[in-house]
Amino acid sequence: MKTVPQEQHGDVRRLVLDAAISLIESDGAESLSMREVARRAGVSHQAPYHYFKDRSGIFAAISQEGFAALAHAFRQVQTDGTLDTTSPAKAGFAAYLRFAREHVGHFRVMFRADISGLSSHPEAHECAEDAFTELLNMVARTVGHSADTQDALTFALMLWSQAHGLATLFLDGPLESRMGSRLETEKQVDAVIELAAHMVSLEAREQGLVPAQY
Amino acid sequence: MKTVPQEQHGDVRRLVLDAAISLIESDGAESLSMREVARRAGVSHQAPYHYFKDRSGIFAAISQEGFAALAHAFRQVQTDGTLDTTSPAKAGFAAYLRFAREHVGHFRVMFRADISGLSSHPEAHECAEDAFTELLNMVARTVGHSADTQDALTFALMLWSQAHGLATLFLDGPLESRMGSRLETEKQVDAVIELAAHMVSLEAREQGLVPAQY
DNA sequence: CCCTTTCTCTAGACATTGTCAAGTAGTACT
DNA sequence: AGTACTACTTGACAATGTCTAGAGAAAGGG
Repeated sequence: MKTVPQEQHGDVRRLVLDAAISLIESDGAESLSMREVARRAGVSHQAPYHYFKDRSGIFAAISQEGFAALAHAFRQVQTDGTLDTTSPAKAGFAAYLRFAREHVGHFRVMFRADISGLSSHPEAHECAEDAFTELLNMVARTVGHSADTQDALTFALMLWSQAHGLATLFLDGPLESRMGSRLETEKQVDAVIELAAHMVSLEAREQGLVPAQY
Repeated sequence: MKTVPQEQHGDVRRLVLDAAISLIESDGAESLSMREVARRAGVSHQAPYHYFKDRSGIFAAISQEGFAALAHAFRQVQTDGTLDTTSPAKAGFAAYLRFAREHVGHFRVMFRADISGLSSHPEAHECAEDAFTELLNMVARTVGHSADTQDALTFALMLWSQAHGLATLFLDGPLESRMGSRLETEKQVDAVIELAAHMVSLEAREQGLVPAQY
C-alpha cells in the first residue's frame, strides 16, 4: 500500500502471494515450493525473489496479512452495541472459527513458529501484536473488563486457547475421520462453541464482569 | 516390540527416529531432511529407507509414538482414586501440557495433517483413535459421566480444544516475545489452567456431573 | 536524441534434497 | 557349498532453494 507503481495488470507480487496461499490450502505449508509458486503465477522461477527475500519471506508476508485480517475480524465483533449478555463470548468464538475456515492458508502459517517468520520479520510480528491487542479489546467489550490487568490477560489467553484449539483440531487435527460429513463437523463445532460460551458466561457472572459500555 | 532381532548396539531405526525428533525439536518439522537425519544417526543417506518407506514414513512413526505416549499419559491421570472435586479438570490440563512440553518433537508432528501421515498410515491412525478414547475415559473418570453420549463427546472436545490451544499457542504461537522469561511463561500457563479448570467445575456442577467411581 | 539509473523481471549455474536402482557384506538355514 | 534374507552402502537423477549476472522497459535529465 506504500507505493503503487502500476496495479493495472502486472501485480506479480499479488499473483505470487495468491498462488502460495492456494498451494498451502490444498497441500499444506510443508510442500510449498518457490518454483511451483512461480509456475502457477506464470512467471520465471526467480521473479518471486524480487518481492520476497526468500521462501521464508513469502511465509512472513502471509503471516502479516493473516494477523491483519484477524485483528480486523476481532474489531468487527459486536461493535454495533448489540451485546449478548447470556453468552458474551459466543460471537468471538464464532468469528475466530470463521476466520480460520475462510483463511486456511493464512491460518496454517501464522501459528507455526518455524515458518511464520515472526521472529525475523518485525513488520509481521507487529501485526501479530496488534491482533493480540484487538483480542484484549474485544474481550473487554463483549465479556467484561477486569480491574486487574493480569486477570484480564489470563482471561483473554484462556479464551484464545479455547478458540485456537478448536480451530486447529478441526482444521488439521486427527478428527476428520471421527466426524462424518462436513455438515456434521460444523454441528459439532457449534455445539462445542455453545458449551464453551456457556461456561464463560458462568465464570464471568461469578467474577462479576460486565461488558464495557461505549 | 513385535520382533526384536538384535538390539545390542545397532538399532539404527531408533537412532534415526531420535535424530529426527531432536531435529524437529530444534528446527521444526519443516526443515527435517532425510539426509541430515542419516548424517546425525551416522549412517548412509539411504539407511533410513530400510526402516521407513519415505520421509512421511518417519513422520508417521513419530505420530504413532506420540499418540501412544499421549494415551498413556491420559491413563495415568488420577487412576489412584484421589479425585479433585473442586477442580476436576486440572490434572488433565496439566498432563496435556506436560506431554506437549516433554515431547515437543512428537507434538509438532502429531497435529499437522499434512505431515502426520495419519490418513495414509493406518497403524498411526489407530494410535490416535486410542488416545481419543482414553481422553473420553479420563474425562468421565475425573470430571463426570454424561448420560448422553453426544454431550460427553462435546464436553471432551471442549476440554481437548482448551488444552490443545494452550499448548500450541505457548509452544509455537506468537506469544514468546510477549512473555518474558521461561518462568513467567510457566506461571502464565498455570494461571490459565487454573482459570479453565475453575470454569469447568462450574459447568460440571451446573450439569450435575459426578466423577465415575471404580 | 542519447545517456544513465532504476525497476521488474529472466537465464544460468550450483549445492543440496528425496528417492529409485543396484550392489555388497554378513548371517541363517539347508 | 549354495541359497535366501537382512541390513545396509554407493551411485545416479530430477527437482528444489538460492546466488550471480544479466535484459528490457520506463523515466528523467542534458
